[in-house]
Amino acid sequence: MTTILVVDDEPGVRDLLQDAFEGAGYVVHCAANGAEGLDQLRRGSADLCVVDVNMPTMSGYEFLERLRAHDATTPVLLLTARDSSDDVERGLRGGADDYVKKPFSVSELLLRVAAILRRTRDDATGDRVLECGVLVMNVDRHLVTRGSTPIELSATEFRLLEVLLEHRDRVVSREQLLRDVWNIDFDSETSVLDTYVSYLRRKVHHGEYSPITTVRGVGFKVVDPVERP
Amino acid sequence: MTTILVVDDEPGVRDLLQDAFEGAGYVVHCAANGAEGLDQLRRGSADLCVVDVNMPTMSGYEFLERLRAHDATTPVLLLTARDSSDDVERGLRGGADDYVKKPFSVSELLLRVAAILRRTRDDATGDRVLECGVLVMNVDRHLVTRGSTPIELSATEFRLLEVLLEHRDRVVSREQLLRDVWNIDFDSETSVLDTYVSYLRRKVHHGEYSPITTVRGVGFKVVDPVERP
DNA sequence: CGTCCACCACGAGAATCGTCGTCATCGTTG
DNA sequence: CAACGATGACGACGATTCTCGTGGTGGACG
Repeated sequence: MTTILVVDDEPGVRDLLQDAFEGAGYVVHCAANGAEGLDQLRRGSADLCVVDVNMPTMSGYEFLERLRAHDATTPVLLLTARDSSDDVERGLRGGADDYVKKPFSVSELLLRVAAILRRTRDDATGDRVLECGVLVMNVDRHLVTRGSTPIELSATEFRLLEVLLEHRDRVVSREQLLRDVWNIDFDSETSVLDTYVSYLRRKVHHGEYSPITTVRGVGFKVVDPVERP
Repeated sequence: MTTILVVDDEPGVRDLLQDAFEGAGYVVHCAANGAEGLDQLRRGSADLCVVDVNMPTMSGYEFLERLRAHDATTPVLLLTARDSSDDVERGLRGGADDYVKKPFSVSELLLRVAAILRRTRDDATGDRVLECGVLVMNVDRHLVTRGSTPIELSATEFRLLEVLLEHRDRVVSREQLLRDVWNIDFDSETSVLDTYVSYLRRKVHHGEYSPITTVRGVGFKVVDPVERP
């Protein structure tokens, strides 16, 4: 279970963030100031810290400095003031992983949090990686795995999966897939797309995991069945 | 910097709201009555107004009327009494964007404020999203939900709903719908539009929520019904 | 009242999709 | 060289869903 530590002196913001993160399935711990936050981290680690920059007794920077003194890896997302590019620069230089400027939308924050968590699992090598739940595609290495199972794909199958995963959760029209994978720009009656979607499904789908979804009359999309909103 | 104007005669509520909004990173201006609120808006616009309905010298409705006389776009969230469906109806008809019933929780208010502000901006994910009350259409993901209930639509139903939602609260003529959804540019006697409106109503309408409205002799529109389900 | 317009049940035909069998081409191996 | 396996793509076929025209009915309106 992914744990998020929220460090902010404003109770309203803390409550707002706690509601939002718990709604998204994370375990949330709150701290009203930096010292309390560091204390909680000593008692038990977090997968991500969301930290307000502007706090009265210990600023977000100071928190970050002290954390980085003995922990180089726990990701930190800073909440900064709107017109503070100085804040941003200082924070990123100090080892923050991302920032969101106030006022923020909850959905943006959740997406950035999810992106950070995903990135910290894959960023070690710098490879281009596309994912959908347990399906992982390392584009640079031309490797596809579902969980720990490697999946062998032909070149065309690989290209098709890549386009679908680049648009993960979104519908890709038949026209776009024919254009991007087969370089077919004209109205075509070909059934090759259906054939290759069928090949991909045969190799990728397994048990309950069936992410390649048809939108009838429109196109196809990949969606993690577990995460479906 | 997002600015919120709070208009309420009670100092305690004003202070509470000011604290909460400032805690969430907004700039807050307060007015003790409608006249002062309008005066402040003349001096400098706000991104959102939070207005109490029950004020002694100028009610929230009157404030809204006067605002709407020269400003059709600034979002207004009304604070209403608990058992006042008349308040709600009158307010929404007068051009309010949302309402919260007293007593309210701060976190709910912040979420509604964030939702209104998000609606008036580009969505953080870049997804194209259209809404009408509890009906949400993510065009990129080809997802439609009413509250938390997913609604399955065929390709043609989806296109029809999309056109209607693009013109939310406004009448779309039959001619335009036939053109935009079915690519019919000529005078046609077809009844396919009526058939599809019927399909959409069957899937979208639920209990009191029936947003798809006929304008006899003209066309159709989607409007958030007054009563929330 | 009559007329017009909207609504919707129903059914037929068309469209769409998924899979399979097949063939052509290419690269590798013995 | 021939044989073999992998790959790419076409088209047939069956299952399912969608689309839309028809016709009956009810409501709105003058």
